[in-house]
Amino acid sequence: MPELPEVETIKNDLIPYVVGKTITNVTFPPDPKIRILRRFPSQNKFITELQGTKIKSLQRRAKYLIFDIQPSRTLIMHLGMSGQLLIRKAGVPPEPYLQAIFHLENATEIRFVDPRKFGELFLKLPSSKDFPLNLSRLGPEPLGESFSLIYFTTVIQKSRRKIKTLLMDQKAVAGIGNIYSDEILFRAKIHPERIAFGLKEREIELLHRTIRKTLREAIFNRGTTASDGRYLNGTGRRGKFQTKLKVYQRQGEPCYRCGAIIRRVRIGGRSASFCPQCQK
DNA sequence: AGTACAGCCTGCCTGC
DNA sequence: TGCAGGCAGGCTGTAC
Repeated sequence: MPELPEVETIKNDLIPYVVGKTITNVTFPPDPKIRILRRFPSQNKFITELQGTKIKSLQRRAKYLIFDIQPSRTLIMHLGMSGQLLIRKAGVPPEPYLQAIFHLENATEIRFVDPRKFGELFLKLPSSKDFPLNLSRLGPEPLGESFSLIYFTTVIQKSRRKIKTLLMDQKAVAGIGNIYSDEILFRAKIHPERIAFGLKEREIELLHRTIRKTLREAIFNRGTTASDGRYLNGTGRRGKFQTKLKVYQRQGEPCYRCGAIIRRVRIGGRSASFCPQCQK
């Protein structure tokens, strides 16, 4: 499940291969039910609007990848739960679940692979009205300056939701999903079902610091490839942060810190793993 | 307005 | 053995 650290890693891997390159063509498999484009008028228009354009820059915002295209277009990708972006030379046999290929100059391809089809592609044109994606609604980047302790304290103190749910709310703070919310809360020793506004100031301060520290460490380790093996970075390799996971997918196993059995509950329709002894 | 939740999707695992 | 059912969780839309 690509979250902020995984998308950041993919972005960094892709940049040397794609920035400054011309998109010569875009192709899709002959599947009429392709969903990644369901928000765009037509597949053909998507293709013709990109042919011959150039990728000026590649950025990440939350879990989105944003390709700034010349002339005046923005190509936005979301990998959903199971999406991968792989750099391949033309002629390499297609991967299973290949959903789209962006052909670049020099016989290089960006391949969008996605078994579960939660991934999406967006193309913003100068004429786009009512664009279905509003990135400005996203909350601050947790590693950016706007994610201040004052901001975070304000958000927490006015929310009656469980803290795990709040951490995963992209409007509160952008880029955190199920894996990192579990890991952050364990590291901050906070129970995932605590109501946000009940957190003490020192807990909020610790949580704020732990969010940044955990995400930085995960980026340094090039993301988490969980047991499903689905996340691969832009060069097709696995991440390393899975070896540092303390609670995610460890239910029934002993806590590394205190030996208590890691528990799992459902919070907001999602599984949450935590140590019932360490996390209060 | 803030919050909760169903639904989309499909490979994999469990239990009968 | 085979199959049904549950689970995984990104996000949006809808309802309370």
